Amino acid sequence: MKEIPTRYDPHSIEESTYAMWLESGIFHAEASPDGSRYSIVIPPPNITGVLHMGHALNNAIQDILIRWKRMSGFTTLWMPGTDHAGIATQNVVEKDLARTGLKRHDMTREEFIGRVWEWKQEYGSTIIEQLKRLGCSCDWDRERFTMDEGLSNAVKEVFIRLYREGLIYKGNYIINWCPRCGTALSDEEAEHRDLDGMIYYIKYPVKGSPTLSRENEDYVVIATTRPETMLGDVAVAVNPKDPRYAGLKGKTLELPILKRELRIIFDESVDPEFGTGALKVTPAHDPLDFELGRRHGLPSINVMHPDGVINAEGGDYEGLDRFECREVILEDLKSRRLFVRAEEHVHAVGHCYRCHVVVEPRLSKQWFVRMKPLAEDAIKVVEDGTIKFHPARWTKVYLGWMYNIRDWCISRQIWWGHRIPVWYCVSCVGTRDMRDVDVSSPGAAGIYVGKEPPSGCPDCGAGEMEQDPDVLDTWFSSWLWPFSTMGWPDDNKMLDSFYPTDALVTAQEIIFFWVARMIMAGLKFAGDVPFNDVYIHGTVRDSTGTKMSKSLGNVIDPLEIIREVGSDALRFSIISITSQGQDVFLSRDKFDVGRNFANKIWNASRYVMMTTGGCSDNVEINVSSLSLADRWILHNLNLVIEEVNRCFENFRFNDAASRLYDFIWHKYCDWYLEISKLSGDKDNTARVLVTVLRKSMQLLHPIMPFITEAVWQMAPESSSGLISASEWPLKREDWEDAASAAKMEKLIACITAVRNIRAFWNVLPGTELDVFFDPQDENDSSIVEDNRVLLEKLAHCRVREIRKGLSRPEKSVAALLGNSRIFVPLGASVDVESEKQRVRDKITEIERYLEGVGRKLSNKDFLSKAPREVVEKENKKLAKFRQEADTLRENLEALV
RNA sequence: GGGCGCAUAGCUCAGCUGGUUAGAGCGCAUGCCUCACAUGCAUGAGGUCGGAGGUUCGAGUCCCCCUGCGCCCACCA
Repeated sequence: MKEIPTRYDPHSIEESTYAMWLESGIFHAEASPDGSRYSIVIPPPNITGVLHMGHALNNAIQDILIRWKRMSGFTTLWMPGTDHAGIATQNVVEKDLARTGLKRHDMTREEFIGRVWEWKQEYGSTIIEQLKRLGCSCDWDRERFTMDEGLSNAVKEVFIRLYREGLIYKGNYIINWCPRCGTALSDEEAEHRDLDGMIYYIKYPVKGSPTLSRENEDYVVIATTRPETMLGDVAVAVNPKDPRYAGLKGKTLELPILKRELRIIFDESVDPEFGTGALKVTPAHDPLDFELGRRHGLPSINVMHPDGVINAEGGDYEGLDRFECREVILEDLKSRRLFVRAEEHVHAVGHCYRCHVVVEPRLSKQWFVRMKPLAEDAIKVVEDGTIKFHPARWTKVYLGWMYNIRDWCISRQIWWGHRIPVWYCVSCVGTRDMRDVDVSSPGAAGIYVGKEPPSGCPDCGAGEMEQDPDVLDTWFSSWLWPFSTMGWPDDNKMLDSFYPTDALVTAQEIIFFWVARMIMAGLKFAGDVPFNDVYIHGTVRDSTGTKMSKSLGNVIDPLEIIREVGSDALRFSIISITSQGQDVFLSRDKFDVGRNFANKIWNASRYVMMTTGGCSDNVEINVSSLSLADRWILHNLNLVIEEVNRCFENFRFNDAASRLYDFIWHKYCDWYLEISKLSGDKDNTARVLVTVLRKSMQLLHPIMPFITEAVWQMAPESSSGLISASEWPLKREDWEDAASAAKMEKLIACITAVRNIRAFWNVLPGTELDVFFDPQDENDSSIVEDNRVLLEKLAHCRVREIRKGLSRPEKSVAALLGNSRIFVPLGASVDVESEKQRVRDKITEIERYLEGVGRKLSNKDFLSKAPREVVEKENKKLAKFRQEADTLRENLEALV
């Protein structure tokens, strides 16, 4: 027998257990195209990240699936990794540099990238190490990073293929621009938040009008939320049907301050109801205005530098920050009496999802992916059920986005990332501003697209080629993750074995960023869907419902929780409070459940090992010689095995957790363990104790891997292997024994009834009660007779007589067990008067039920339409209530 | 402006295809340091399921409307 510590110490156990797993190599999956296999890919956390509760939940779920499938005999692959998080990482490293007084542009691009790699080397695997603390059984031999050679190669391959197919293009459009990060963002990366802003009404004078006296004759009032963009105004648009502005035909306006002449354009898209019905048109700073400008042949005037500071187009305002400029312009307008009024106005404003600065719509040349053609198949596979979302409601969200998909801006004006594999010939394109090169015109010369730098210009033969300075959106590598991590396009051995993967487990906020795009890329490049099931779990929020985030300071650090209660307790707790895709409201005390449960398991296991000497569970149990309690617990074990399997299959992890909790704690520990102490057949009892414990540990292992492994290792024959590599328990026909289980339930009810009487009548704890049992039939009679000792010990009583129809003893109270009755004489120890009312109340309550059931049973429709078993149940219920009420009345009489 | 989710014991939440006296954890009450566990044991008191209507023999569970909270999407300046 091994020495088992009295106190459960999660830390040392978890640490040594994980080391043992790593050493055993069970997490590693060899590629083999044959046999049943199960694979999932981790949603790669980014290298700047630290483990938060969302990760903990996400990875706990994945680990459950993988461990369950591994034990079920599948070859399992769980491929871990990280993504390079272009903008986020660059921001972090720049901040780091700033501490030494350096800026990114103080060094060369190569030097800076070198710094980022250094940073990655040092800090980039923090989160990976934390996943190990959580117990994740990833195949660490196959860890991937989006900037690895293989993945980078896949990125280039995909870019080139899409470019050649015309699905990637470069164009001049309004994109979301983050002035702080200095880069374009995709639509998804601009988070829209409602802000309480202002809308300003401003007079634009009609050119040539001497005064500002008459509205719509001498001046027009426009409404805007961003007055600073008026510096880029080139027109004012009104609806052609708007009578207020009909008289303005043929006239022009004068832009205040800058005195620029503005055309008045008439366009159906202008809503006469909004503001004044007159819209200032700023094609370089607003997507709608950009379209208007195109339709009406207007120029675009960009008035801002990339960092949001007004440029030379802004005249006197040059050098002002955009928001500063807004205030100054408003002041100037007021002093010129051109300011009409300001109103409070709530509107959605885009924010950079990395730095939360207000995004500026900005006209610029960027690379885009044409998404419509890619979306077609991605729509089909979800509509036809090849890919299923769990819960199903996300299907609609996904499809809605797919139907209205817009082109994806993939170029970023940063340094850290996959550089766009396009080179330009300096002499052919005639500029050194490579970002500005127009590649869209057919047959444009001096453009080379390929994986490696060209030796010279393919068109003019000259040597000087310069690469496009931009890098690709990080998601342009993430969307390839399921197959790029498996060697695509060069080595397809892994793909053959493990692609498509089976399940993707992720959070709701990442459906568009990642899930949808992976489906498109998988179909386009790997020839199949990347996974079949998408399980969307809830968002982890704090107890007030706010999303947990570091900046809000409302996080509960999973690592701290692990330090306090252990990883198993963390996992069990968070799993058991997360029902199917519902958001999780977390508070510290939630983790007590897991901590207490782990403690309970530890102590029960310790006890079992101590009393059984860790007897072998390899010895077959001879079912025919088992006691009632043995049969009952084995029968229940069968039930749990079935249910846990069903729960895991349907992504109902919380149900599995609570089912196991109930079985282990309330059935095994509370009843079976206690009964085992009274057993006369030590051999059989020991076998059942150990068997049920070990099977329970196996069932629980996917949720609480560490403690279950530790318990498994307590047994002397643990040399047979790891629980992680053990065979998943199956239901056993020879353990099926519903009849015995029902008998045991009756005995339990009997014990509970006597205990209840003791507590209800305030019998002193030391008092041994006398029990008289009036059984309804042979069956009940034998249950009590055969298990007399259990009843006496567990209810602290003495069974005096078992006889059908025995007469009620003097001064006794009764309890019911179906139609059997238990009498307990209480003698003088009962305070009769004070208990009468309680009995009367109980009778009233039961009579109310009786009334309801009676009404139901006299309803003809019910009798004719309800299924027979339901009617039978109701009849039984009626009989039971009647009996109970009668017995209570008897009790009451006895009291009187 | 669309779409979605949630409102069930004091608190936090389960409740799958409508059918036993609606469950759990925490908290609370009473009694126990019983030789695995006080991170424990035993017993118990608490909800008629946000509001109105409908379908049905029967609804927390399906349909409609209303109220409150939350989230997502959307180029109304």
